Amino acid sequence: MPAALMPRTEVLDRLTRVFREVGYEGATLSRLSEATGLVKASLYHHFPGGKEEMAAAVLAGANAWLEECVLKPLAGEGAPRKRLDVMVEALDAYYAGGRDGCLLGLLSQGEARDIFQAHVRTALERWGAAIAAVLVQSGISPDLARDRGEDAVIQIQGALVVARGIGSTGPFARTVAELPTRLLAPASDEPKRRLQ
Amino acid sequence: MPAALMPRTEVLDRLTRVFREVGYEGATLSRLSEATGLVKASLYHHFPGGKEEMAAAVLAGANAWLEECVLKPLAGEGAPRKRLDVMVEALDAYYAGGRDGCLLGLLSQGEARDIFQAHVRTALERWGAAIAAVLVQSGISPDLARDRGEDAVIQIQGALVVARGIGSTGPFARTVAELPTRLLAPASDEPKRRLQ
DNA sequence: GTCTATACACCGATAGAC
DNA sequence: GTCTATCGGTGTATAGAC
Repeated sequence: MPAALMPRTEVLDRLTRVFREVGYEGATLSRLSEATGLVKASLYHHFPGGKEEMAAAVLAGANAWLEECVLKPLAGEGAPRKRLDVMVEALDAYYAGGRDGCLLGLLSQGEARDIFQAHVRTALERWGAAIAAVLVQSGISPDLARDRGEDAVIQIQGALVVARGIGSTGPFARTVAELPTRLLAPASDEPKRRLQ
Repeated sequence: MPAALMPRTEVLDRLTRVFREVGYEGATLSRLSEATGLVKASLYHHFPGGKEEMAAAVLAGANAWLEECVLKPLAGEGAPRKRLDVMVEALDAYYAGGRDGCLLGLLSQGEARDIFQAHVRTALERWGAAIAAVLVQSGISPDLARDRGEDAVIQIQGALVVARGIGSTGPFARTVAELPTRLLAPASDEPKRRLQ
């Protein structure tokens, strides 16, 4: 069969840029068409399921990135601190220092929430669990590690929101820079908060 | 002049619920109409500027809440810990334990971002600064207090995102419960990270 | 102050030629 | 595989009666 004028990976890249910039509802077919250089009918040729299938493909790409550039390094060989540093570097690149949005965060809002929640949830939970596993290997108790893994994901998502909200990359840059040290800090002796 | 069938505060309340649930782009006039019981033309009578003016009014209401229930208590009289606890209680109520969204976060995304960024930015910054002021009064250095105030806002926003993303209030509940203790913790002796 | 009725742009989506 | 042309629906917004 004849080659497409643009490789599928390139199409997906351009679609991804749109979804990360304006979210699911903001990613209109007009914008997706303009970004790819393909008219709407051509987009439907590649993605018969329309916008929802495009978003699903883009989300799959994000999951692949998470797997390859975050989860795999976290489960790797080096010292815990080193592995967290690798994640931080990957985050800084992927989010362009806080300028680019997170698909997981964007797709958990509005209309997209109902469609993709299962995928988003799985990704967020695996991310937190992978961080927790590193912390356990550094001698932190499983319970505390679990909380801190969740904290890390929360802080990354929050930093992206605040960075966008105040129009500065500062909060994101500081958050990820401090992340490894915070995660590996010795447990405090504060009285255990236990809610139930 | 004759009284409206529904007080303006009630109309604003119902509009607010919609914006907090589905964000700016998701808050269509049809939904706003249904939520208020007013047809579109009636909404335009109250808000000649249309959807943008409704969102602005709703955002003003959120700012009033922030002022009254967060900034004012933070600037109040009691012990630092006590004031932070008051804020946490207000947050838990306002966000319904993590089930309801944050207008500041929602309005810093998509199309709304361009319209409201100045307001959102001011609110986020004042919030962080108010927390920092409390920390300074508890003996924390101004630089560290500033960072921790920003951290607090980041963690609240991130907890709301993750709570929605994984469909559980747990992350939000834990985050706000731990917030005062974290904020007031003594400074660590970690080497100072200074980026430039 | 609320309504009915409507204008017009843009949405996601499809048919069918090349 | 890409295009032109178009569909039905819904978006925001407005005119004008009551």
